[in-house]
Amino acid sequence: MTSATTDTTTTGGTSTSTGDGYHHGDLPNALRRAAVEVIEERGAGGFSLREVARRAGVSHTAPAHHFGDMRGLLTSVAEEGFAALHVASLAAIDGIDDPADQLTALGRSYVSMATTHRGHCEVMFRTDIIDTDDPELQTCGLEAYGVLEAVVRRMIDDEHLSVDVDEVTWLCWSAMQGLVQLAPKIAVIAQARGNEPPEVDALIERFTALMVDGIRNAS
Amino acid sequence: MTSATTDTTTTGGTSTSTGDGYHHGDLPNALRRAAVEVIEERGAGGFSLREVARRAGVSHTAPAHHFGDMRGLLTSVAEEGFAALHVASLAAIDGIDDPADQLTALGRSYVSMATTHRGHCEVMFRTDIIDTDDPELQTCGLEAYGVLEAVVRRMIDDEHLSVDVDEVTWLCWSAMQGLVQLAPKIAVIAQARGNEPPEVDALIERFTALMVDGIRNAS
DNA sequence: CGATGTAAGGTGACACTGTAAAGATTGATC
DNA sequence: GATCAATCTTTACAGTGTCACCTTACATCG
Repeated sequence: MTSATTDTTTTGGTSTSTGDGYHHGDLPNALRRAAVEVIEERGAGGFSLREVARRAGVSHTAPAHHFGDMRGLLTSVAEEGFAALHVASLAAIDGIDDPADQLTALGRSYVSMATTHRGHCEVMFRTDIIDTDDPELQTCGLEAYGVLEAVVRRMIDDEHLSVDVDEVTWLCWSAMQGLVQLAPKIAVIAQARGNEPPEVDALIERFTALMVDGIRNAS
Repeated sequence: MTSATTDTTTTGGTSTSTGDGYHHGDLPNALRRAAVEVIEERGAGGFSLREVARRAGVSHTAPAHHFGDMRGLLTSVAEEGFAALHVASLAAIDGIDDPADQLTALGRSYVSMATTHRGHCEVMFRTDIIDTDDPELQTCGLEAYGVLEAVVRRMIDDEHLSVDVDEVTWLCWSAMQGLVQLAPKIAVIAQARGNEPPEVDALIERFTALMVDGIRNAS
């Protein structure tokens, strides 16, 4: 259902091959882009399918022909988000040898995606507005997850540690995901005691350092 | 219908003085309760102020007189959630001496609140639909946070560890918050490789154990 | 070629939503 | 007993998602 034949995640320019007239050219991508824009401006709560159609310059029912449903469009956005995460993760560990350093790089990449792809991230884990059973979505999610898991597995193998791969992977993932969601609250807390909000990058480094120490010294 | 007389949280016990007729008696609490009900049924995305009013048995504009706004009602629900978290946290560590054990108990309590108070939790960190600047909300949040921070501080003091209190507190919090949000995905992943979804309680124990080991052996 | 089928997009309608303004009802206070 | 503030209702309006149906453009084949 979530279609688009040629999809390089946000096509370079606003090509619109057959731009004029009835046929838009690449409406699915244009709608995804507009959707992300709306979410980033008004939040997932203020999302509006009609506003998306308006920004794409089409009638308010046009999205239905490609995504069936508001849930369908948002699911497609989430899928695009996981694909982008997959790419970013691979790029993050590229050229780094030490798995522990790779872990830090992955964390940094993960958290930075929450700001560079804020619209996508605001939707990717919202089980109430996307279709979590969509097989393509699950595939994209698993692919992104695979990168983190491989790094963890390599670290455990290299250092002959006796911890469970899944548990460690999930811990690292949870800590980063939690940091993303809690960052605003953390800023409030720091501000409430007169401190300035902490640098996120520094926090990531400390988090992974603490976790790696824990993994290596697991009892 | 949904007009139970007594309400545990807030308001000592003005039990629906004028039950029938024009004045509801304790509409704010009834609305909060209905709101949580709706969110738990349809998710935060399917929330409807009119539906809430309907379930409380009042006209659709009645909520505005108490909460001003849909955002106001949801903010109040979030506030109630943080208050409940505060109470649950205090109860969780009661009778436990070892700070590390207290940490595990706090984690268990935190994650279990995500199911016992699912409606509240689905709203507490949604910066796009609640008013994060609300001073009462911030106060409630800080109070709940204080319990976790105190436990971490005591552990660090007791064992003369040389790690930053804030960093450790934020790590523990992030890991638990991430686990809450990622639990569905984790289940999908486990299921995708034929395993049965892991027990959450066991995960919490492993997470805290790994983190505590990391904190104690911080380099 | 022209006819025809199909994908892509548009119109109009319907029930539902949040919010604002103004009216109705109650209890309390002087 | 009159006034006032709180509480709730009625009415109205603009905006929303989705449905059934209509229009346009393109490609394919006789």
